[in-house]
Amino acid sequence: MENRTISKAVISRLPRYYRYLGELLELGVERISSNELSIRMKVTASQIRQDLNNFGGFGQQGYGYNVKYLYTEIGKILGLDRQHPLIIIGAGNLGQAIANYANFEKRGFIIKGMFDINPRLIGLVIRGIEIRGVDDLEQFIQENHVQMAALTIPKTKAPEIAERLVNAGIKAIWNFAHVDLNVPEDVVVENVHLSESLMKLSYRLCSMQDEENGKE
Amino acid sequence: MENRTISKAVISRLPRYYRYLGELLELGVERISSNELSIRMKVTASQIRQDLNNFGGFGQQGYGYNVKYLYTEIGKILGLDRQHPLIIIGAGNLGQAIANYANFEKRGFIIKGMFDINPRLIGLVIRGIEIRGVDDLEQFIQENHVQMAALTIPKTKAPEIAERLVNAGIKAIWNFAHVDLNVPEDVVVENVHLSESLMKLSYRLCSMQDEENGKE
DNA sequence: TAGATTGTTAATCGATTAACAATC
DNA sequence: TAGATTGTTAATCGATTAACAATC
Repeated sequence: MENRTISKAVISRLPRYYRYLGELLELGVERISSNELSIRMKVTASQIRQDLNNFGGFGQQGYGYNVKYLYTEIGKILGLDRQHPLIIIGAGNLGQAIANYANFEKRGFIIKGMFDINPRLIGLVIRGIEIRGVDDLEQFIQENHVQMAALTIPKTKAPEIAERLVNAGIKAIWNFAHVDLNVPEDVVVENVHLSESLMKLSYRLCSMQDEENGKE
Repeated sequence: MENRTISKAVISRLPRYYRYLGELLELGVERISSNELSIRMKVTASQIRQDLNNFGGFGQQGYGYNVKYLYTEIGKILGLDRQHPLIIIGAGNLGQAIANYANFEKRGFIIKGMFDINPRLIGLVIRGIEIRGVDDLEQFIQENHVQMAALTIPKTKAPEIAERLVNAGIKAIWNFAHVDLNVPEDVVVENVHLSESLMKLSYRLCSMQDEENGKE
């Protein structure tokens, strides 16, 4: 029971490894060395080997890594071999975008339900999923053993809904609201703050241009 | 012209400072110390002072930081005092979600046009913005002096469209496609890989639960 | 066996935190 | 002036890269 925690930096690189290995698999590539992969991914081979060895020795000296095996193993590490019943709170464009993205289902993220407060949306059906009112939230979560929720509602409502989700047993929140949620320590939150992402882009654009103009 | 580059870690924290300062401003708070802010934001006061001093001395000993002044200055650093004409390629749910998010306009990101290949979408009007066919892309970019583009199209089409954008003069791409784009070094790309974000959430949920069950 | 490439240790680099003199 | 708090230097911590022995 050695509680070796993996650093956040490593974890955030795993999905990208997974994506590249998936592409190699589709191309029919059987094996790959850390060096080849490092060239494709524009990272160092050292980092790849170091990252993977946090989880075990997936490679073989003189051979490299078996693409299919490594792909599967990283999938397991990421929990993609399990099923994750998911609900979406907020059935606006963003919520619908998520509901319509079929690849999530392929990875085990099964959208069980959608919720909204807007009466005009309630009752609509998106990809076979009926939009419900938020009154039914707690009951639905318990009946369907849902642990994951995507929060695609305005920031004003988000903290209140998040608390209800947590009380109803949700253990993972995918938060798109522009606010930091306070949750108990056994609940995980992954933020997607789009406006912050856009501001970063803006910063980089501006500093690139300032540089070209010889400023600073 | 001392080419002091600011680290990515610092830049990625700036929008969050900006958000908190905006909230304080709305609450009518006039000044704040790095210590108070550090408690609210759950970071160290040292980090706040260190981060801000990359850009200049915005505070005053014995007083702290003037909220309004600091908010404005960080806004300038992020380029939010300028106007950024923006186009959206891909008028599906995700593209529409971005188009409908009014706050972007407040921050200087002006949506000039939307584009799609789907003939059923072309001609539709979203928040006063007409959806155009991608044939008009190059001409539109040049006529409207657009430098920024959000790419909300499937990964298969993304590299090709990205190349067209770059050739037409786009300097910043907000990429939602699940693919890494290759662009010249004077073009900046900010990725929003939603599936990778969801996988990170899944990893953290699983490792939290494994921990509780006494595994590893 | 010889060559290739991993797993892993050691060295380097960068980022965060602590401490405190400067100063409002 | 005394107290508060910054700006900034120094110390620590962690992450990345380099190097190489182990081994397929």
